[in-house]
Amino acid sequence: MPQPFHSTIPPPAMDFPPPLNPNHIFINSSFAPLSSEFEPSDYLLLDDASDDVAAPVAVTGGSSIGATPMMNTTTNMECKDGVKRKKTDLGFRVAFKTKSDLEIMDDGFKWRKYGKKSVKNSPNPRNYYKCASGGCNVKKRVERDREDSSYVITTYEGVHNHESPCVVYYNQVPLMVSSNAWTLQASSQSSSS
DNA sequence: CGAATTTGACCCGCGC
DNA sequence: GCGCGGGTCAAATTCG
Repeated sequence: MPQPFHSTIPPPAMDFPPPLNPNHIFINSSFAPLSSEFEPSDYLLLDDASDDVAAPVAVTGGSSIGATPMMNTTTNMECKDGVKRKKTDLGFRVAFKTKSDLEIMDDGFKWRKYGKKSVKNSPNPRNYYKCASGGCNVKKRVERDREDSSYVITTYEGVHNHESPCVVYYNQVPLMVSSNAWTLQASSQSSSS
């Protein structure tokens, strides 16, 4: 799968994950909710779409997005061979619901797929990705909305400890996102390789 | 040939 | 205690 680098992820040590795709959005503002950007009716809760995620996701006619990061507590968990893991010690978890034909969002980071699972309440499989950058434990889950498969639910978990590989490019391209024109679009590949 | 993806198995938490 | 569902691992396979 190609890894087109073209996005406008803000540079500095991402202290907030939503590396969105992006063409082009980045919800930053110190994690401030987008309530001032969207109509209340544009929100919905992913309370059941992705387990404990309760991040409000803004969905506006077509391809807009938004989200509110959630702090999560840590839960120790021990896996096979006694390897200790943390259930949610990655920091933040943010869910985005995006209207797109494509499931793979080009968010400027390089992801490695490590799992795929069909979920009980959804006819669509859920894909699991890890940030391919060494030492970075950010994960993301991608699945189609079970009620409207034209929407893709992307859940980021954790905080990148490195900059987006597209920062350089970012510096060369004028930001085309106005305060009220957030648009998210999938990478322009029409079909997977 | 190396890297990335696929996919079945395994493990754990939770509800009954 | 058991079964179900979700998340991760890792060997096999595919791709560049």
